[in-house]
Amino acid sequence: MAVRRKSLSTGDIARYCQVTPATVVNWIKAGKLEVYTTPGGQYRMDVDAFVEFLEKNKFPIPEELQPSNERRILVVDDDPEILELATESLAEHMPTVVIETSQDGYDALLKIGSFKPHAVVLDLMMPRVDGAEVCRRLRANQDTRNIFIVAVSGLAADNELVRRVKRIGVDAFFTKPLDLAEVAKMLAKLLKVPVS
Amino acid sequence: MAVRRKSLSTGDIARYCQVTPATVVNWIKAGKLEVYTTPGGQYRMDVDAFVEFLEKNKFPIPEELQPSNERRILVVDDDPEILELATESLAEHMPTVVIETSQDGYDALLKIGSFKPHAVVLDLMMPRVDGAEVCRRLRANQDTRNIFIVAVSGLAADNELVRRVKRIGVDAFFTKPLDLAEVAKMLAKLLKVPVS
DNA sequence: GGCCATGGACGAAAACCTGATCACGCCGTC
DNA sequence: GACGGCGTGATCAGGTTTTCGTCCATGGCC
Repeated sequence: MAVRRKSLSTGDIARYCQVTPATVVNWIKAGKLEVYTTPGGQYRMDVDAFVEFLEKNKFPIPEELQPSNERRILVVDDDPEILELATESLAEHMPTVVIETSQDGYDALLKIGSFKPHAVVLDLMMPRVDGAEVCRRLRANQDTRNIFIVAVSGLAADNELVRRVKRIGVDAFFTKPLDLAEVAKMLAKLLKVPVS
Repeated sequence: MAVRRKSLSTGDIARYCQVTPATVVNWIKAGKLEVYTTPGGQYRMDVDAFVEFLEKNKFPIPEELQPSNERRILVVDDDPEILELATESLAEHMPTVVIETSQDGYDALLKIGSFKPHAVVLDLMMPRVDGAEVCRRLRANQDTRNIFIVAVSGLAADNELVRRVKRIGVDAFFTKPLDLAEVAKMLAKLLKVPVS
């Protein structure tokens, strides 16, 4: 999974620029890179500053550092095991995507606000929170209405809750047990992200 | 600075510096960080000392630690009339703060995530959402733990819900009908904002 | 009082910094 | 055209810093 990192070490920079770490250190000492140092004396560079540097030098900018290309997915399920499995599987199928998880509805709402995912994989059966209501909310709110919703439920397809959710209009619906490869395929299609 | 917390643990520092907690312990043992210890042997660092340390090492200073004048308040109540009255009154008493409103818990959680208020005025009686649970969440979550919570309820002070909320530890508690001048005064005090 | 997420200690492994040395291309001079 | 100076980047060794994984203690919450 593409990790959301805000600072880079010389090794990271070296890999991105296809040079050796020592060369990066040279650049730093020559004042060509704007870095700070840890108390231990290691260099760290801000990702934004690095991207700026790349642009100035006409370097190709790696996919995962381009903020505009970044795709974020939030996975919500109260079962930590499913959460882990799903995260791993999605990360494997879509290596460039940033994935976050929530174990309950309250946390999910907070994270949707701050993480601003492009897609949410939402287990409708959350303790104390109405999954359908969350869907309705997301669709009603200006800032969240474009988030793709992939609903997940262990209930039969003709259940009342499920029908409510479908009426609200989610982008995809899956029943448990999940076929994670299928979920990943659907997400990739929705987000227009290459599958691997 | 609107930080509730006056001291940081190694984990907090680690997160801010994008480093593992063990590394922070290294710095401490090397005398690079000015810390004190709890009787149990855990390290604590003063926020001000930490900010000073960051500045000295040219570290990027996280937004919530940066001294800034902008203060944001989110007011949550399901009664639109109260919402309007409160907003007007608060705006009048504290002209410099930015005020947002939510009419229900779902929206409130979303807004807390995106608006990142410094303080929340929270009506505990929200339809379909457990006000106490929201408080607990905010306190439990790293990113929201420092938000000041001003709880509001129409219930008597010895009500079960109210007691639960107080046990969680909100920063202030008011009963309806609200004395808005008092609420504003409390918020101003918490946020260290001048009252007018 | 008990539970559980968080924090600390410790050893091993990985990553990193320093400084010195070498290879290569560029440029001006002989 | 040959030569040496210069700048940039690669390579290597040795010591330091950071990370990782594990296990146990602490502290906040019920």
